[in-house]
Amino acid sequence: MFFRHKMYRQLMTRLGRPAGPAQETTAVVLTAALQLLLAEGAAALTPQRLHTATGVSRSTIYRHWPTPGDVLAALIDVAPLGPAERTGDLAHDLHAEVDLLCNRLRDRPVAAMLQALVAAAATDLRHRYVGDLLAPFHDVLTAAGIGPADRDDAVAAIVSPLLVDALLLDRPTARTRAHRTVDDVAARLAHA
Amino acid sequence: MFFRHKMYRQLMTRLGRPAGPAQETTAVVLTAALQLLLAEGAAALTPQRLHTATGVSRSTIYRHWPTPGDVLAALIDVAPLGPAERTGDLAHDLHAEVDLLCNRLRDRPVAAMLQALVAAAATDLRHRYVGDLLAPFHDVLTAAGIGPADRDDAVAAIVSPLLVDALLLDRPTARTRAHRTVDDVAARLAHA
DNA sequence: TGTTTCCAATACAGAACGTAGCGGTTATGT
DNA sequence: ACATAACCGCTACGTTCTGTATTGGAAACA
Repeated sequence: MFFRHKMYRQLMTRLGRPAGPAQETTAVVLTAALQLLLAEGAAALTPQRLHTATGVSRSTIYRHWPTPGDVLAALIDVAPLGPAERTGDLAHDLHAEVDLLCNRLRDRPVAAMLQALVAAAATDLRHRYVGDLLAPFHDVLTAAGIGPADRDDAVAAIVSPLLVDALLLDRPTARTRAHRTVDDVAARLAHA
Repeated sequence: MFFRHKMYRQLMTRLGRPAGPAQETTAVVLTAALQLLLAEGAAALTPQRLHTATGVSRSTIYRHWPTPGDVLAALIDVAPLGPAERTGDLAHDLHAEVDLLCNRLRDRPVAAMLQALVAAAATDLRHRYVGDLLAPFHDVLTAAGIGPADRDDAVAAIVSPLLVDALLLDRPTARTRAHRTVDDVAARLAHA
């Protein structure tokens, strides 16, 4: 709330510490944006709300993120989606990725981001984000030598129920079901 | 645009036809609401937009649908989701339901409604709608004597990829994949 | 020292919000 | 035929948010 007020800057100056550059402002605003997103959804990511929540001037908000979509894009950039560790075993790696995805969906930041991207009608941004979310699964299957068509089917079969749970039904992710699906998929791919 | 203007009402009066009661107003507004929803998403369902789109007075809009969520709810009520015909054969009925759902998602009214429900954070309304969407599949499986746990799994496996395609990836529904999934599910349930 | 970068503060016109009240018309019922 | 209720259009009002522009101050850099 007070990070960027005149009082704060004067205080910082007197203490000899430099008032932060652009970096600090973006950090303050984006953390508040994430909290707003989690608490109230994408509709809360407006210049006014960000201003009252952070104390950062409204003009500054407009300068850096002219549209709410820009805020979403910035949020995506600062919260990367790293893959899980790889062992080389197809089934094991898929199970690991499923666990990782389930955790992300359960803790709600990723789920909230998905809901926001659906709401914001930011089509290409949404496609990129979903692509990043599915990429680890594609990578694992590609490394196992699975062809593109089978790969898409397998990824969809494994991930789709999890996404539907998080996005439409707001219920805890169906972990065990996902793992069962992984076993089915792995078995089918092994037989082929 | 002119349905409800004074001119129109005077015209209707002179022609001897009664200016319509509540029924006509709701019809005019809700059809415009559907068009707005399809064209610009849930964010367009505001009192102002509905007013300028229909000519119906802004106060009337507020009277009937105080919040945009009420407009969505009304839209759901006037566009029921009937099931497909039943033959009694499990696989056949599932295929029929998949075709029906694919058509609905391809023609975008249902997909747009889902996106709107995600955007509007109208949780219970969304759950009801998704439930109605999945109900035919549950019915078919119940009629075939499938237990609740297997039923949920089967429905999720069949429907989730379709919903993800329509909701997140904005791509034509994966019909053939869905039918393949139905065959897999039917085979698995038959063996058990 | 001068320049550039970053930000706060203010002002402004425009749009949408939500509420309220008035008046006129149609439908209903005694 | 007459009173009542139900609907709806219209206007007005204060508030909030929007998007843009401008000014001035403080820090960083050369």
